[in-house]
Amino acid sequence: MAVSPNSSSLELTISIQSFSPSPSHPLSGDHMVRDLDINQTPKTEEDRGWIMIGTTPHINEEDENLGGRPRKKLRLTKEQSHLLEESFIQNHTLTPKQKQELAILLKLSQRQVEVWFQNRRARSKLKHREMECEYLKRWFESLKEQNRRLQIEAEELRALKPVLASVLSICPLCERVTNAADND
DNA sequence: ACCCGATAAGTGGTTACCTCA
DNA sequence: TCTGAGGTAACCACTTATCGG
Repeated sequence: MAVSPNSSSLELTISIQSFSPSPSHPLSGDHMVRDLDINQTPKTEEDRGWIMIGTTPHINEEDENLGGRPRKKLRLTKEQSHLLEESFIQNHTLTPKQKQELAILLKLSQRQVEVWFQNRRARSKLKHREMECEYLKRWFESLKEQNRRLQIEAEELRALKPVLASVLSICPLCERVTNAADND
């Protein structure tokens, strides 16, 4: 992004990686065949791709909906993150087949791959908005500066008006310079 | 020990498609 | 054949919870 507030004309350029949904996005009308039970909960922690970090968490008796287990946070390995990132660069959304293949490749559940892509899309969108916000702020500042310069220029012209009027023959009605010969 | 940012995962709403009465 | 209801799957926005620095 580049802003040139000092020039008389605005020179603003912005280069943001566009966030465009895949053509296979369901909201774009191209629905895919749903032959996979994406939301099937893996039976074991290994199925879910969980990696326990730190000490074993204690079991909370109040945590009934997790079977008395506290929620565990998966930590993706560098390799997993790298591969997910690579595929995200190629496509911001996955077909069920791609999701399945990626899950197998990364030894994660399809749900986890899906969640990662959802969160990644959200992060991408947030970053995009932050850049847009920054761009608009800079634009606003450049417009303020341009406005300030134009006001100074107008002030100078106003100050010149009586001088010009004394030299030139100016029509008091339309404020146009008239030919002195016409007045005769 | 506490705080905070990053992020995995949960929740609820919306939309599109499919099936079936 | 058309149609409306119900179910399902996928998405997004927002939130919560966890973990590491």
